[in-house]
Amino acid sequence: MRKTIKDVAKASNVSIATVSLVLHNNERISLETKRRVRKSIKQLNYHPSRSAQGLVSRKTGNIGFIVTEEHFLRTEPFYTRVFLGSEFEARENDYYVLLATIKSSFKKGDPLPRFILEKNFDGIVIAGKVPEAFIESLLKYKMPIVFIDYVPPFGDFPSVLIDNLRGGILATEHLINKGYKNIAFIGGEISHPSIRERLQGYKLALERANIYNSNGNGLVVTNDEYLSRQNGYRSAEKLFLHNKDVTAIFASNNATAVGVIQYLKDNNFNIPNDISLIGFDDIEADMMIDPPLTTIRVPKVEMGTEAVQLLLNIIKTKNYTAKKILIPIELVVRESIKNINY
Amino acid sequence: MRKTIKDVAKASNVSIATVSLVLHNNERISLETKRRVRKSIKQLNYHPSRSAQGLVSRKTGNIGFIVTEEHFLRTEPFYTRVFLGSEFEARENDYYVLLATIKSSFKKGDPLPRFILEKNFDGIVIAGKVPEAFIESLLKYKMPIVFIDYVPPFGDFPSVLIDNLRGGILATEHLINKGYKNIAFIGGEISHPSIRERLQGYKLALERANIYNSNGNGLVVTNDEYLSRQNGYRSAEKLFLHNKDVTAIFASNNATAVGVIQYLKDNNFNIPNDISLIGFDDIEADMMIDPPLTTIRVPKVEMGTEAVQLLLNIIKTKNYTAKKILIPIELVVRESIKNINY
DNA sequence: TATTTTCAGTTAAACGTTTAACTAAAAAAA
DNA sequence: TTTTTTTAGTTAAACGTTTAACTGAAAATA
Repeated sequence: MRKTIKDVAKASNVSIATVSLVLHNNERISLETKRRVRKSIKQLNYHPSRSAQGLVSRKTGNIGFIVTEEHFLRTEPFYTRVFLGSEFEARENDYYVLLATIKSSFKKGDPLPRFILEKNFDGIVIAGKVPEAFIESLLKYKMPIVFIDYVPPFGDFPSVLIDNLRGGILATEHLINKGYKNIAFIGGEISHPSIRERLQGYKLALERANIYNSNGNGLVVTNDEYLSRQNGYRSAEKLFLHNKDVTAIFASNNATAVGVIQYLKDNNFNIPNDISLIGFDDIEADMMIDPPLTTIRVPKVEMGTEAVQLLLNIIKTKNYTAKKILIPIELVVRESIKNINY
Repeated sequence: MRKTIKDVAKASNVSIATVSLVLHNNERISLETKRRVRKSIKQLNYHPSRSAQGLVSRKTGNIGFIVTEEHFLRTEPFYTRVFLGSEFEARENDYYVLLATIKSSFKKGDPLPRFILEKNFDGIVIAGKVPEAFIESLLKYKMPIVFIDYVPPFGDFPSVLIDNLRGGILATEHLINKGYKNIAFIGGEISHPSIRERLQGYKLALERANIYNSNGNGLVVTNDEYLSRQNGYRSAEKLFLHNKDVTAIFASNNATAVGVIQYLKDNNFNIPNDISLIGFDDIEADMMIDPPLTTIRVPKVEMGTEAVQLLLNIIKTKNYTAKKILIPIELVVRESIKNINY
């Protein structure tokens, strides 16, 4: 039979209310009693029933984690890492995470994940781009929502974002410092705000360094048609068609970078001797990537934990202001860039 | 304010017990009343409180899904697909899925996932190989467990498995049918039972076809040292060191196959003109795979749904017999094999 | 000293369901 | 007709917590 608060109360000679108060570390209970009760809790291996707690406190102890099926199944485990961070942080705070995927084709009227319909959650984390129709259906539930790596085009929500602008600057400046001027930008899905911000950073860094070749001469190639790797390959193709003098490339994410590398290899360019390359994301070390890629690291797990912290804070304080957290990125130097100064 | 069973009862002029009985489709309630109550439920958008249900019925409505961190983060979204299937099937049956990852370094005494400690689940699905110490810690909770793609070395549990033997036979026979005799087997982690079974199938098929070169002449290369892709590369290296006359390769999973392809390309073998290749798994169509790989498809999503069905069945019937389900595999013909008959 | 305040708890109601036991009315059997 | 059975519900207890309101004793204040 399951141990209940009554068993603990009996074992420590107090009322069940006292046990409950000890559980919540209420200051009205003396240290001595707390010690005694806690000892019984340990001895009996007692854990409060979520159902009973939920019933009376009107909190479920669940937070929802939502991501599109496509993102969840991506070969680079980006959002899975984010999830891992969230799950960890939730666990630390006695919460469960209910993971639900939605289709990126979600439209108005489509069924929402169960736990939402049943209002069986205290807050939601949404990772990555999701359909607007989904967010709209969600809003009527009036629950705290925190976005990760995405800002919906309407409304104003708390969110955890990558400092993409800073990343774009960092990557580009690194190439400039290594002596490059003819730096190309190859972007994946330019429709994603993150990629746009990285491009912004790229432009800004060039401007700051008084390098004015970034516009109008085809050094910036973006493409929405293909999936990331293929995109990199095709974009590189397009780039070199008209630009024989490119010496360095900033690929706006690493899946794209892999495509670029493939193109360069197929066309007998050596990295970094002929072309230097910097990526963005720091996805799994991949045997296929040769040479090891210099890149901007995005701390994925941390994004997940930050989002949950933010969410739990909103739940606790009921302060719904749309706080935004910019996660700092970091340059990781490997071997895909050659110093050509002097 | 949240809608409760009382609101529904009032709206349909019955007692709350009646509403509850309607909810469970009890035959004691007339069709007429059922209709009326259901209408009110719809109108009020009523959903029963999980907490209240859980409290009285001693069921949580949760099932746990456990996978090692390493498997969860693998670049091939194998177990994530399995999870998707489980989540879908659970949702269909009004269950939530609590996903928890554990370290593959889990040892006795390490903390278990929260929902287990708190007994907040009705059953557990374990996907992929997990540490034995973990299973042992789990056993004292005496909850239904279903394994996917893994059988622990002790005990006897219900499980959903890939028909690896059949798959190994199918793959090898396909190569034989296309005219090959010098067929090599390149296996990933031979320590995994699945790989061993595929190897068994390979040997069996060769025997059946009266091809007796499979033993002792280095056509079977297995290796546990590296990760899958690298493994494929190194194994191919090893294979061709002593076997110049290999004409076809059966790679025991597709990540390994990718490594093999890389080796073949680096050494100017053409696929399928010089070497034919068959894989196993049918992971994500990958632009990097050229030519498109003929392979054995493993229905991953289906494995997830089957496991949940099996689990829910055990929960409902309380029949704990260790039923095992072998998921049929399927040959997917693409372009990595050339017919060399006549 | 008498009164008030603080301390360290306890009592009891409430949360929203399920379900065994009960019941009143209608139908079937005697 | 009376008695029994069936139908279609209702009543009320129970599940395991939280927490506002209460209490009795000890400490502080007047």
